[in-house]
Amino acid sequence: MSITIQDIADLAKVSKGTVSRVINGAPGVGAETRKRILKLIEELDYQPNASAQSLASRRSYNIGVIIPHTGSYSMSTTYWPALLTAITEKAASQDYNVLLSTARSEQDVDSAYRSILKGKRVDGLIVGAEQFGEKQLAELLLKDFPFVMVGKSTTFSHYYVDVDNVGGARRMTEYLVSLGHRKITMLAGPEILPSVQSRVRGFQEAMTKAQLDPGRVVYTSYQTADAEKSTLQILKEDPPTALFVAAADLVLGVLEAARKLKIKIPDQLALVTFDDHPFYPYLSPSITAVKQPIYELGRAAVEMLFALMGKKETAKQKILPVEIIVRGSSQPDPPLVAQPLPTSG
Amino acid sequence: MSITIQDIADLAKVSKGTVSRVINGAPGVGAETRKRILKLIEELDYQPNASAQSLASRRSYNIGVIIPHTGSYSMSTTYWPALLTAITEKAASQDYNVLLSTARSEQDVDSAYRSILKGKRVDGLIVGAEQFGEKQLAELLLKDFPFVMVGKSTTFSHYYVDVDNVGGARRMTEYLVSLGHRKITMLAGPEILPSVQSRVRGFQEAMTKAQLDPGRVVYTSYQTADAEKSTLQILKEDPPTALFVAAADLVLGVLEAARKLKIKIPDQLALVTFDDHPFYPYLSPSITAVKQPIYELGRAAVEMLFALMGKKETAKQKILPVEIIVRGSSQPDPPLVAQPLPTSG
DNA sequence: GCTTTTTACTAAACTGGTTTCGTTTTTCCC
DNA sequence: GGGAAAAACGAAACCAGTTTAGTAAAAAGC
Repeated sequence: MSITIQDIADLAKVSKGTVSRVINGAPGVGAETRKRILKLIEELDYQPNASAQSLASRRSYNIGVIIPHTGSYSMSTTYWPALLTAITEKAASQDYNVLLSTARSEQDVDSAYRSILKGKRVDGLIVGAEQFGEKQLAELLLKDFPFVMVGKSTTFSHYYVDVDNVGGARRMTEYLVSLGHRKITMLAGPEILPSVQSRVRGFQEAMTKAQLDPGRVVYTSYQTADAEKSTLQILKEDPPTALFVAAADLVLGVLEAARKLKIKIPDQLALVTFDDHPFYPYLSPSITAVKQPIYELGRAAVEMLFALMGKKETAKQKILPVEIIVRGSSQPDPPLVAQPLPTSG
Repeated sequence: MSITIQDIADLAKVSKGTVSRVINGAPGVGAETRKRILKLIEELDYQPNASAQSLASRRSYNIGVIIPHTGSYSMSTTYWPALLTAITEKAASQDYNVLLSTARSEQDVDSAYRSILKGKRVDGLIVGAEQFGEKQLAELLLKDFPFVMVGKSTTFSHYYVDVDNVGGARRMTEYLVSLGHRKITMLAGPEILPSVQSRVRGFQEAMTKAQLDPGRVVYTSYQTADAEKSTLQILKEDPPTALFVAAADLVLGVLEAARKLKIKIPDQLALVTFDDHPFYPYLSPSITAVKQPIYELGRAAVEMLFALMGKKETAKQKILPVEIIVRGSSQPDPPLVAQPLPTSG
C-alpha cells in the first residue's frame, strides 16, 4: 500500500524511533542521519498516517467548530462564513485542520459532540455560544477539555471571544439621539440570547442617560417572517422616529415590512442595524450599521484556543471593538461615501 | 483515562473482538451477549476512539472539502456557505464529519492536499473545481481516490456536479432579447474558468440565434475593483442597453460603477446577473437573477461522493437546472413581487 | 447417534505511528 | 588518558481499535 515509517527506517538503516524523531523535529538524532532520513522522506514523498499519529501521540491536529444556525437566512449573513474562513486559515497556519459541524437542533449538537469529542477527533473546540447545549458545555468544563466560545454565554463562565455588543449598541443609540431622535425603538432577537441582552443593555443605557424611554424594546425570533411581523406591529401601533435593528438576521424582515407600509427611509423613519454587510452601501437607502470585526474575532478565537490547548496563559475573554458606519438610512441627505463615526465620548 | 474497548470487554467478560463486532453490527455474536454489551456501552457512555478505528479499519469517516476562494468578497456570496451547510448536513446524516480547508493560493491547495489526503484523514474529497491545482487532481485520478468536483473542469474528465450554466445564461439572454434589447454585453469572470466559459457560451448561443453580436463579452477578474473598472469602461466606450453580469462576485463592482456614472437602472440600462442573493429584492432597483440551486448542489455532491466511496454505480455528472427570477432591474416598471420566468421554449 | 455444518467466541496478529528505557558511542574535562 | 557526561540510537512497549485464524459448543443432517 502506502509507504510507512518502517519503509523509511529500513531504507535509512535505522529504527522507526529515529525516523519518528526526525519527523517531529525531536532531538537525539545526528546531523548526518537526520539529513539522510529527510532526503528519503522527500524522495519518497512520505507522509505519516494521521490516524496512527493521533493514536500514538494523543493529538489529532484537528480543531472542531460547531456552528449552530437556526434560520435559513443565516447563510446569507456574512457572519459565520467570515468566522469560518478566519478560523480555518488561522488553524492552517499552525498545521491544524478544521472539523466542521453545523447544528440545527439540540440533537444535532449532541451527536456532533459525541462523534467529535468523545471519539477524540479534535484537540480543542470552538463553539458558537448562543445555542450550544448547556449539558454538553457543562461536560466540557468538567473534563477540562479546551474550548472557546464565540460570544458570551449567560450560564457559563468560560473563555470566550466577543465583540463589544454593549458599547456598540450604546454608541449607535447615542448617535441616533444626537440626530435629534426621541422615540427610538430597538428590534431585538430572542431575549434569551446573551448577545441580544448585551445589545439591549447598551441601548437602554444610552436611552436612560438621554432621559428617554428605555422600555422601547421588542423581542422577536430570527425568522424573517417573524421579524417582518414584529416590525409591522411596531410601525403601526407606536411608530418611532428611529428603528435600531439589533441583528443582521432581522434586516430582511424589517425591509419587507417597511416596503409594505411604504415608509420612506430615512425621511419617515431612520434605520440602523447591528452587523454590517457588503450590500448595505447599495441598498436604497444605504444602511447605517455597527460593523463587527468578524475576521479578527475568528482569529482571536483560534489564538485563545491554542493557548488553552498548550496550557499557556491567556486572558479569559477578549472583547473586540466595533465601528459605526454611517450611511444614508440614518440621515436625511445620504452621502455617496460612508463615513466612520468619530468615537463617542 | 478514557474508557476503552478493553474495559467493556472485561466487564462483559468477553474478548475485544466480540465487543468490536457489536459496535460495528457485525454478525457472529449471540443475542444475549450482544444485549449485555450494548447495555454496558450505553451505561458507560463509551465511544470508540476514532483514531484507533481509522487506523485499524482504514476508514476515517471524514470527508474533506477544499474550497478555493480568491477575492475577499467571496465571503459575502451565499454560494459557498450554502454549499458547505448542505455538504455538512448531508454528510452528518451518514455519520460522516467534514474536514475543511480553504485555499487562497496554489501553495495552500498543495499543503491542504498533503495533510488531508496523504495523511489518510479523509475517505473522499469534494473540491471546488475552479482553482484546484491540476497537479493534485491528476494525482487523485491516478490513485483512484474518490473525489467529486463542484463545477466542471476543463482539463479533467471526472465525476462532478454543476448547475446548468449554459442553459441559464442562454435563457437569461433570450429574456433580454425578448424585452427588445439589441445591444447586450456580458461582463464575465476570468476566461480560464469553466463556469465562465459555459456562461459565455450560453450568452453567445442566444445572441447568435437572435442575429445579434455575440462578441460583446468582457472578461475581468473577481476582484471588486476590477469589476468596477471593467464596467466603467464598458459603459463609457460602447454602452449596451442591457448588461448581463455573469457572476455574483462582480455585482458590487458593477453597482459601484453604475452609481459613479449616475446611470439609472433599468431606464438607461437593464441589469441582470447570474446567481441570486437574498438582498437582491431589496436593492434599488431589485435585481433580476439566475437562481442556482446551491443547497441541492451540495447534497448532490455528497451523494455522488458516497456512491464513489462505496464503489456504487453513479452517473459521471449531475447538472442541476436553474431558475430565472425577474425583478426590477430588467424591466421599466418593477413589480413588488418577483416573478419566476416561464420556461423558454 | 454420529458426523457435518454452523454459530459464538477467544487469542493473537495487525494497523502505523510515538515514547520510554537501556545500551553503545562520542565528546568533554581535568 | 581515563572517568563522567552527553549524544545517538535500537528494541520494545504502547496507543485502541479491527480482523483473521482457530476452537469449542450448538445445531443440523442423515
